[in-house]
This record gives sequence, structure tokens and C-alpha cells, in this order.
Amino acid sequence: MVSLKDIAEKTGLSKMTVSRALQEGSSVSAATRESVRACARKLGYRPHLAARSLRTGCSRTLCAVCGEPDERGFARLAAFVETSRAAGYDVTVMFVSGGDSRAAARLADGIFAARAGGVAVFPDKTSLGELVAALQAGGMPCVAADMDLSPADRPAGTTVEEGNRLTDRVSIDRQWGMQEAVRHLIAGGRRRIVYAGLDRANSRGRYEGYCRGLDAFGLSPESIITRGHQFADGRTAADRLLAMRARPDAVVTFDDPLALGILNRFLELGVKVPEEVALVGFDDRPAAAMTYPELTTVSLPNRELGQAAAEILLRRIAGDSAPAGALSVTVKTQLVVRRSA
Amino acid sequence: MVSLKDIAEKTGLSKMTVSRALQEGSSVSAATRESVRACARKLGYRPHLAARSLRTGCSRTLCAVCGEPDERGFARLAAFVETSRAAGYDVTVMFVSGGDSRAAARLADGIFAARAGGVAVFPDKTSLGELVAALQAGGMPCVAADMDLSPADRPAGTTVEEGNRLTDRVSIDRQWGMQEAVRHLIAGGRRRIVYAGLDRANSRGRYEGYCRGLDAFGLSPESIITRGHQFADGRTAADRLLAMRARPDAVVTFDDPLALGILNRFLELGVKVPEEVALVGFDDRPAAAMTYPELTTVSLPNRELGQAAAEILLRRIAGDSAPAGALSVTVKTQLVVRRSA
DNA sequence: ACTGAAAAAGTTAACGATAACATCATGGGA
DNA sequence: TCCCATGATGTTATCGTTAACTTTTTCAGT
Repeated sequence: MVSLKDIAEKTGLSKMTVSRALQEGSSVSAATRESVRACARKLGYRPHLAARSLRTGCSRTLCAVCGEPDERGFARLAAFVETSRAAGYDVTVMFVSGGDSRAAARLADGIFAARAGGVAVFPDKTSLGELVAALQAGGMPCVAADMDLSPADRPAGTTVEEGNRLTDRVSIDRQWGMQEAVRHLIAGGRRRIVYAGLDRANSRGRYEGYCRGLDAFGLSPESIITRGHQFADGRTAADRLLAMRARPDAVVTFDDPLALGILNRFLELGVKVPEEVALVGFDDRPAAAMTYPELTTVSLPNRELGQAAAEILLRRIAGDSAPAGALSVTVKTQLVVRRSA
Repeated sequence: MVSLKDIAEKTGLSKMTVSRALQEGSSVSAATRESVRACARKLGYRPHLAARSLRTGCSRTLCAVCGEPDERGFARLAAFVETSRAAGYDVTVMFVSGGDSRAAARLADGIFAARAGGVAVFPDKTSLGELVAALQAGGMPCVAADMDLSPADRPAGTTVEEGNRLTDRVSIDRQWGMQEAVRHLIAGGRRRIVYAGLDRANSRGRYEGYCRGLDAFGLSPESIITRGHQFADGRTAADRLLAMRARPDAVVTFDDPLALGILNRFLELGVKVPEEVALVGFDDRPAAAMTYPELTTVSLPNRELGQAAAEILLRRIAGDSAPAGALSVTVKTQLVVRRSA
């Protein structure tokens, strides 16, 4: 592999001059610069990033830690990577499956060893709180994307989570989109609007948005609290919805799989959507656009999430010394109206 | 950041001894090893990967290049990353959106600059042939995951693709799964089985599998060739299917979005699936499991694909000198039977 | 107690790039 | 004409690690 030294020998200049000629805006004569660059091109020179990193103390590498792979995570990661690369940073990706703390420690070790400039965590189910704590303890800039932090949202006695309040974050305003959904349903003449999904504490703002949306029109909330939020849970929920004393004319849900489970069971039983019951999902998974009827849902700004995460890290690296946690950003969700509501 | 030197000073040993004590199986006394390790732990020492990489000439980093993000790509990437990390390699991820060749060149530059040990490309629509050619020209181990290479499958005059025959590959045997699907339909009593999707040249084996499946039972192929393979194309295809002189009693498709478009239009028109027409998708996207009726489809071994890609690179790095392209692997697809067929 | 091989530790140099400082022209203004 | 600011280039040292070699210690076998 060709190094500065090779170019120096070929051109008869010193390594230093060659180095300067390849950088922007160092004082080198135009002629020298041109000949060096020509020579570099001809020899196929590529800077040795590791060497540069060693000397400058800056690796120009960020790290992204992802949970279970689904398409939302990929969009987030893609946006994160693209934003980072546009700023000249490569991104190393790691995945965590189980949330065991030995794994977290090993992960943190690897991140420190790589001398990453910063880390973005895109958790899925596993909270990654321990990982973030370990990284921050070592002075590593961190940003948590869509990770629940407030102790109110978690089981009692979670000290790790407490510490995470001091973490820069990108949050998703789920309340907003849910409120929009309810407004949309009300505007469409629906009055018995039921929420189906995880309970308030685990709804991450959805339930609050639901209540608020109803509140504005003097309607009162009613919910079917489910155990999980998969397709199968939706099918179960559908039966419970139909068994309600006063049958709902609209259902808003925790997420798309749940909504699609409900839709599936409704169609199976001959319940007409949206004529008899309007249905709104949450997340705007690809599936939502491909069902019959196509599912009205709330889309998550996945790309914005990834981009914002990168921007926050880049600001920290650039030296922004706002207090820990102060660079947090919230991105909005948006109602996508299709045929189901 | 604490380095070997710090530990050397603290313990009164030389850097070299410390280095040795931290490695496995170099001759260091047990007592020294223990004290060094204790000291390293206490000080929070982490090896400086860039320095090691510079000295050893091995970066222990692989690179994954991905196309447009969807959930299949994420599963592949996740498996690739996990397999690589298990072998001690970090993975740097890059995305390409457009296939313009300047972007490919920049990408290749970055990969060489990072002194990656190898590169896996997970193309989507863009073929990435130019990128692979550039990388291989520089002696970079490459593996192409599910990338069409045979000139027969491409427009004429594609010299770059020709060269790629000399690339290690992981291929997906789509023919197999499609054949299974046809067999399944025939076993279920279907006789007028129509293929809907891109033409033979672009079907990547699906069409051949379809024909072969029919052939075994003396049935003859009939197809609706679509322009694209999105949901909307499926809706259009549905109308054409229903307009056929002899209405099909089963439809196999190019992929799930297309199948779901067909299903959507069928339901809209009151065509009963699977009673009147059975429907089989391809890819097993998450959506397939969440429609009504749930879609029978052919699943792609996405995780195996990513894992195999990593294994091939690791073998190349380990010095396997089989001729270029010789480490290719084919992974099988599998029919997933649900309610639509 | 002595020898010599093996084990344990140390020394030097190098990987490739660049920061910091030193040197050497060049040439415009006094 | 001389001076010195400026620009162009060279020199040296260093980042953290480890390969290759050297030196010192240890101890089994006589």
C-alpha cells in the first residue's frame, strides 16, 4: 500500500510537504501541489486513517448501537450513517440482542477501544441504559434515540435510568400524532373512539394524546388494554372490542401490528372497515400501506430521528459544552390518512 | 486516555512486557501477568485499535455497503455484523442511494482509506457493480450478496458485470421456493396457476421455478407481466388477472408488495381469497403475516445471507486462496404457508 | 557449584501521518 | 541596498502498539 513516503520519494519532496500538498489550504506552491496530487493519483495513494487517527487523536468514527432489526431501525440507521458520512465520519454498527450487562460491558469496551468520537443508541425493546451509563462514565459523547428515560415510565427502583436523564436525546412526540388521529376521527363524525394497546404507563405518550384529543371535544376515553402489541394481540383485542357494551365506531391503536390484527379479525367476522368501525394504526410500517383497506396510521419520523442523533453527536464533538442532556431534540409524528379511517 | 506506557510506569515494567501480559500465551510470569491485568483494569485501559492496526497492518474491520433500506437489508446487515463481531471484526456501514459512479469511487476511496479487511455489498436496486470492480482492482476482498451477475439477466453491453463473475457471492435460490409454491398449489387442487410479475429476464429465477413446478405436472405457464413490482402494480395486475379469458384459480407473484396489491384489489372487488383464487407472495415481508387473509409466501434466508457473506470474507482474510469467485454459496428459499393459499 | 537451555524481561525500531518548530528563498518597502 | 515579513519547504518528534532482537534471570541436570 502506498504511503506519503512513496510519494515523497517519487517527487523528491519531504513527507511533510507531500502531506501539506494533499490537505486544503496549507502553504504549498501551486506547482508542487499539482505535481504531488498527480503523483498521488497515479500511485493510487489513500491516506491511512488509522495512522492519521493515531497522530491526531481523532478517529472520525461514530458508533451506532441497534436493537432488534426491523425496518424502522434501518431507516434510522441509514439516516444516521448518511448524515455522519456527510460530515466526514465513518460509522461502526453494533447490535445487541439480549440486554445482559456483560454484553453491554463488552460493547462499551469495543467502543472505547475504537476511540469512537461518539455513540448513538437506537434501542428497541432492550433499554440499553447500562450501556449508556458505562459510556458516559468514560466521557464518551452519547445520544439516545427514542429511548424511554423518565422514571415514571418504568418499573420502580431503576437507578440506571435516572442517570440517563443526563443524556442527550432525540425523542418522538407520539402524543401529537395520536391527537391528530383522534381529531381526524372526530372530524369524520366518529364519537365512540376506543384506544387499544398497552397501558398508559407503557404507551409513551400515545394514551395522553388520545385523551387530549377527546378532551377537546368533551368526549371521554375508553380503552382495551392489551398484554402485548403484536398481530395476535390485535386479533384478541378485536373480539374484546366487539364485545363492548357500546360498540366503538373508531379504534386507535398502540401500533400497526396490533391494528392489523384487529383489522384481520374484523374482516374475518365481516365487520366493515371503515364503514362500521374506523381504524387507525401507529408507526406507519410498510404493511400499513399494503392492506385492505389501506391503514390510516401515524408515521414516525425515522429518518429525522437518525439525522438529529448524528447532528447532536457532531455538535458535541465540535465542542458544544451545553450541560449533559441539554442538546435533546423532539421530532414530531404525523397522521397519514388512508382508507381505514 | 490510558496507554501501555501508563501501566508500564505504574507497574515498573517495560511497555513490551505489559503488552505481552495483556495478550494470550506470550511468555510472561503468572505474577506479572496478574499484576499487569489488575493494573489495567484499575486504570481502565483500553487498547488503541488504530495504533494496533497501524503496527500490525490489520484493521480488524469489515465494511458493509447497503442499498435502499428495507427490513430485509437490515436482517442481512445484522447477521453480517454479528458474525463479523463474533470473529473479532468491527463493521463499518455505508449506504448508497443513487448508483452514480462518482459516488462509487468516493465510497471505494473511503474503504481503502480505512484499510478494511474486506467488503460485503448488499445491493438493492442499484447493482454496485462498479464499486465492486473498483474494490477488486485494488485487491480488496469482496463478497456480493444477492447481486445479479449473469449478463443474461442484464441489458446488453454491461462490461462491469462481466467482471463480477469473478466475485465471491452469496446467491439466493429463488427458483426452489417458487417451485415449492407451485407444488403446494397443485397439491391443493389448483390447475390454472398464473405468474404475475416482472418478465423472465428480471425474475431472478422465480419464473423458471414457476415453469418447472408446472412442468412436473404437465401444466402450462401463463403470465401477467407487470411493469413494476409495487403495491400499485399489483392492483393493476389484479384487474388484468380477472379479465383473463380463463380466470386463474391461483396466482404466484414476483414479490409481496405486488401480491398484496392484487389481494387488495381482489378484496375490493369481492373476489374471495383463497376460495376463488389462491395467492402466493414472495419475500415474506412482515406485511405478509399481517394481512387478511394472511399471505402464503416464500421467505428469503436473510440472516443466512448475511452470515454467509461474513464467513466468506473471513475465510478470504484468513488466507483462503481459492480462485476469485470460487467461494460462492447459495442459500435456499422456503415456502411459508398461511391462509391465502 | 557449574552449565546451558528456557523463560522472563528489556531495547530498539517501525507502522503512517502530522504538529511544531526550523530553515531557506523571495521580494516589496524603507 | 538592506531588512524582514511571507511563503515554501525540511527536520524532528510523537501518537500507541508490537515485531524482532538482546539481555537477564531462573533452574534442571550434572
